[in-house]
Amino acid sequence: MEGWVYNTRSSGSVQFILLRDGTGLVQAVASRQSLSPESFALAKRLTHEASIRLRGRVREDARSPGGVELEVSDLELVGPSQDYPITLKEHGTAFLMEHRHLWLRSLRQTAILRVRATIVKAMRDYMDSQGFTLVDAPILTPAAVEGTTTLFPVEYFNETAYLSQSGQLYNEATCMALERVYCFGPAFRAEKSNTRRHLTELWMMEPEAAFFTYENNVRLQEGLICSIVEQVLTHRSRELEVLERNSDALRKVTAPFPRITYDDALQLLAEGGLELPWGEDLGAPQEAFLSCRYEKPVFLTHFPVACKAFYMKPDPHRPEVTLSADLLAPEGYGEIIGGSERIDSLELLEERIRQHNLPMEPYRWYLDLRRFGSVPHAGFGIGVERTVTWICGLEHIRESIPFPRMLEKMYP
RNA sequence: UGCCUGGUAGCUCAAUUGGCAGAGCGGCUGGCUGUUAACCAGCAUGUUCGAGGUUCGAGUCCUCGCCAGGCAGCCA
Repeated sequence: MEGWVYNTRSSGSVQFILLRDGTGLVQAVASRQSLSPESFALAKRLTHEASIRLRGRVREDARSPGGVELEVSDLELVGPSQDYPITLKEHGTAFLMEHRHLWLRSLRQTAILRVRATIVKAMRDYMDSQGFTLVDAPILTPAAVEGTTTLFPVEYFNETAYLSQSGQLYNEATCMALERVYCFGPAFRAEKSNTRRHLTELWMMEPEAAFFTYENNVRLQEGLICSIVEQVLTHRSRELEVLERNSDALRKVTAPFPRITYDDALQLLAEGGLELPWGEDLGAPQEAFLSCRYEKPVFLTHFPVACKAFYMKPDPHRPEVTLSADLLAPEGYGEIIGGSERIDSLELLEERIRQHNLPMEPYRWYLDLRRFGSVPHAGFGIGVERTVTWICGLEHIRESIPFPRMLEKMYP
């Protein structure tokens, strides 16, 4: 076996080595009897996170954590490790973040990384199973789509390019080619948000489908979430245990999810003492209130036009609200998905761009999509990190991604 | 960006509220023939975030700054 020393314990002429490798932990036992004097001396000198190669016999032993152990017959030091900074005791967040590159080796962090990988695979598998084609959207984009303050500018030869905030507009183009598409990739937001739910670099999966209505869109979200939760429960129960995640709460996540309209939400909030005037967007306390109210994820639908992006289609029966559906994760985790049916009329889209004081020129290609065989279409974006945070039961989004990028924090 | 809390050994924290800066962990040395974040004995470790001020005396009080954490705002 090859791996790293997670911890050592000794008892005279028996040395216990907790060995960590890419699959987990196992106890190795090095005894004076069965090793050369040099190897035994080495076993006694081993430090936290030294890398070693060892040979031995696997046997059952009830005294070993996990019930199995490796009786070492040969031991070799691959790389030494002096004064490893992270101990098995408590550390503060700032210290751990400063040592994120090493913190990732811990049991808890590796469990999160595995759950994250399973979530990403579940997302892609589900979309593929529903006839969607993965189509990548560009990261470098030409224009400030919705004002420059939330975009990261980058030098692009003699002009300025911006890191993409979302692949959605491009998805609207590709879904007119392949009908059902999704993009999967990073998105960048230069917002000065300093909260436990915001990153400046995040990953999103964004489906977009031609001929999809509001209702199709909601159903797709529901199916996706159920599939993700099911895959994690099936394949990552051990990791959820390491994370001390209450998996009963996850087992309750079954379709259909409750839906509440914006109007109903205001009513519920008022009853809870969190009144909000019609037309105002929900704040963090309001979102948390609604998120805690249900055991399942809950859809918030039909938000006022003023709260939402310019491209969202108004409800034909009530033009002051949109055909939007956002999904709030339960247990206070809040929004993980934002989506809607999109405007398919050229005239209305032009009007909205003007109303939002956006320049028309950068949207020329986007408007073309309404000139050449425009169809009803809908889509959404799901934040990978927010989903991981919820499913793993994390307190802060920073643990949901290997190297989080947050307001003014870029090291390591 | 605002509000709240904090900054003391490598780490996590204490220091009788203004009177000798200390403990656990980690490290090092030694002991222990089955350890379970092992245990036992010993050793080393400080610009108390920075600048200024009050005071006989400041880790402790005051002012400013820096940094961190939490909350909120901002947020397709």
